[in-house]
Amino acid sequence: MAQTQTLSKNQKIILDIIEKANEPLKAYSILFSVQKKGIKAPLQVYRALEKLIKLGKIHKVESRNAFIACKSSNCEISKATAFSICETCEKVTEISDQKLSKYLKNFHDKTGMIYKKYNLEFYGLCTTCKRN
Amino acid sequence: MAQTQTLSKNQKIILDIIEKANEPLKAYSILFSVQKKGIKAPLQVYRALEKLIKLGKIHKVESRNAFIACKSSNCEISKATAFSICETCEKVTEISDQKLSKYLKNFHDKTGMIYKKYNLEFYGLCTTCKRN
DNA sequence: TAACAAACGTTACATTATAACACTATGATA
DNA sequence: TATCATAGTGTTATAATGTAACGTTTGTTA
Repeated sequence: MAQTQTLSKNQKIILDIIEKANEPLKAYSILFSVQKKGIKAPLQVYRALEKLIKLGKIHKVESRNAFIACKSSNCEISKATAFSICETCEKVTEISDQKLSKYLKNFHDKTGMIYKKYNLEFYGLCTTCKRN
Repeated sequence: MAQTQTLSKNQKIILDIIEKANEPLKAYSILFSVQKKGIKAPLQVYRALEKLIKLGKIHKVESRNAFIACKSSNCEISKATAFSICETCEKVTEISDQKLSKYLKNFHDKTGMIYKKYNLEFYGLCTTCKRN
């Protein structure tokens, strides 16, 4: 049985903030909001982020340099991520689509390269911004 | 007939360097190598990069903060990009796979969001590194 | 309890990217 | 040909993002 990984103090604090946010957070905005809890330096934030990513608790939205909580409950380790990003309001949503992820996991290029992970980001207009 | 966009002096210099490199280049390494040609400031580089991206001449590899020349000759405007990235040697290759791009262009999520662009990055082991 | 790994705290620094301002070149058009 | 709009240039300064290096502390396990 897979042991539920216990998080350290800093990791808990930072995961908590990211989970409560309904938008991706930037590292330095996280830093700012945890300074009252004794986390003073960027490295403390980045180290926790790195661990949380490895555990699949959060993902990095590469094109935005921002961090978002993982929504798919059983995402123990993060190897396959897909997001939709509204270019107007910057809303980011994790896409969980079985067909899409199956398609991408099975994708192989012509060179024979072994794929271990992927990250897909769609950019466009969300339904709210579409109307305006 | 689509007029071939004429590039400005700085844009030509920077595109030239990126095209001749067989790897993605970082903005500041570009800056360093064009300083003898009179381009002294980061902004001069970033402005040219921005324009070249808009024209589809180059792409940004988001997870690496690096820039690579577009290989698909008819890529006038860059809306759909896919790369494979070797996590060992950092070799980056643009993937041009008709089926993949067709699949992704036609992909729609449940929310009804309009997708204008996407960027897909696969991470893994290239054939060379696989052997070692 | 010794040994090890993981996490912590801190200072300093490296890297990546943009703001703001003034100026120049170019082509369209009235 | 004046003048207008647009794109590009050059410069200084600074913002934002991310790491190196060091030593200490904490927790696990043999």
